[in-house]
Amino acid sequence: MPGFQKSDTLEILLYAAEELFAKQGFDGTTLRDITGLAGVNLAAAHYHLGNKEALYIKVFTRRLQPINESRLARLARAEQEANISLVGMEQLIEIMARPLFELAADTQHGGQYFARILGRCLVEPLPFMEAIITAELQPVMARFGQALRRHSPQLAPEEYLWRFSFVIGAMHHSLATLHGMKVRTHGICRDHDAAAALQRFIPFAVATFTAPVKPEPVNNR
Amino acid sequence: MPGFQKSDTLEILLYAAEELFAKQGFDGTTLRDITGLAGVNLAAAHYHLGNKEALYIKVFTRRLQPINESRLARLARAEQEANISLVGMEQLIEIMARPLFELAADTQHGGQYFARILGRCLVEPLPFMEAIITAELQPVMARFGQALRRHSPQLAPEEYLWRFSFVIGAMHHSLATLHGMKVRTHGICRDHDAAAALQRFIPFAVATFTAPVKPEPVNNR
DNA sequence: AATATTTTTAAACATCTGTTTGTATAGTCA
DNA sequence: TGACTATACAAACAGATGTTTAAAAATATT
Repeated sequence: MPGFQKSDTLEILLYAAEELFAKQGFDGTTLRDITGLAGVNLAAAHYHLGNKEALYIKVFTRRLQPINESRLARLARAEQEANISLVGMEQLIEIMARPLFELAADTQHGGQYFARILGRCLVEPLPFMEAIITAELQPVMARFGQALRRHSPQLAPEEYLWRFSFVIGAMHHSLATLHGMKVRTHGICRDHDAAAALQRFIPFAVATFTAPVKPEPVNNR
Repeated sequence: MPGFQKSDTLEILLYAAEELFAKQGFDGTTLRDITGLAGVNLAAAHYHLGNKEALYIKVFTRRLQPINESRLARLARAEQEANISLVGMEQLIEIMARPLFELAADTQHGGQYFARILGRCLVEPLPFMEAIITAELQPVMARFGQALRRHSPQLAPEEYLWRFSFVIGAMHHSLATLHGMKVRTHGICRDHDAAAALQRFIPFAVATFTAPVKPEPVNNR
């Protein structure tokens, strides 16, 4: 956790909540867990945030909003630079994925935990988070979905959406389990290695969208 | 829920628990939720299962064990039939994936809920489930990982493992969110359509493993 | 039919949960 | 300095939670 100068209870609280929500989930984490880890009084959570759900939402949007702003800004700039031609597929995927992979690899400032929270949010539907997801995440994903679509006009809509679903699933699953990569691969792949993960993910995503519709028989050796 | 003949409290309990654990998670579901939905007495859960964790484990293994037995049996038979040559890549992926996709599409007997529980288990690490995952799931996945590896000797170990991770992530993420596919795609992709999902997933997985290591520049239209 | 065993039930238990309250403390500005 | 505001704190509250207990009911066995 980074060093705080004054008595910034709110910040300490958000970092502690982020870590525990990532590790234990919303329902598996109590406010006493959080305030205990943060070393602040139990009532501080309610004083600064109002209630537990508001704390979770704050933890979530605090990370996601800057990421999405950065993504949309970079996308807009890339489209401007590309003028009338299309922004390259690698670049689109890189713009979409890099901020998340870098955050997931950040073990110094707690960013790693947000990637896990995001992964949870997409699989476990917390009722009070639906509106947040719809408002904060879906428009950005739809934006990239449209941009990528222009590179794959040969794919039928259903085919394209399945592939998009696979790519997004692979990304979020990898992000959410990045911290266990080393153990899972017996030391071959490193934990929290954004550069390596991204270097593998971008060609993977490109290959997914550019694969032929009816693949020719696979080379069996 | 299927019809039960006698007073089979245990079965009713397992179906109710499966549905609620899938929708709300382990910590988000109370025993009173479960016994209430099942229409049985609260103490019945403890009488038949012992405690809440044992109930969750039972819900989990009840579905996973038959699936894994079927997978391993089909794999062994395919390898026998292939004799000294390799079992085809499509076939390997099909054997690994089909039982899960078919369960995820089963809206009649609650199978759809297990796919969501499995997706949760891979993202949110319930402490008491680690041993179960290690014992029940990892050996089977390692088995398929090895079999697929023989088709991709050109890939460096790290490269192969990243691709395997993407494929598994795409599969489990899609399985866990299959029930929302129709809404997410504005009606273009159907919910609970195992055949369609599998038909897209198998070529996707094959393309992932067969993509060149250094992809040539993408066709920008 | 009588006994033994299994299953169901209502009630209670101890603990934990999010939240609220009232008050003390620290900081700010006139 | 003195009044005012923002923050921190300990304590308590009401309700929920997993679990246990003991007795009733149902089922099986002799």
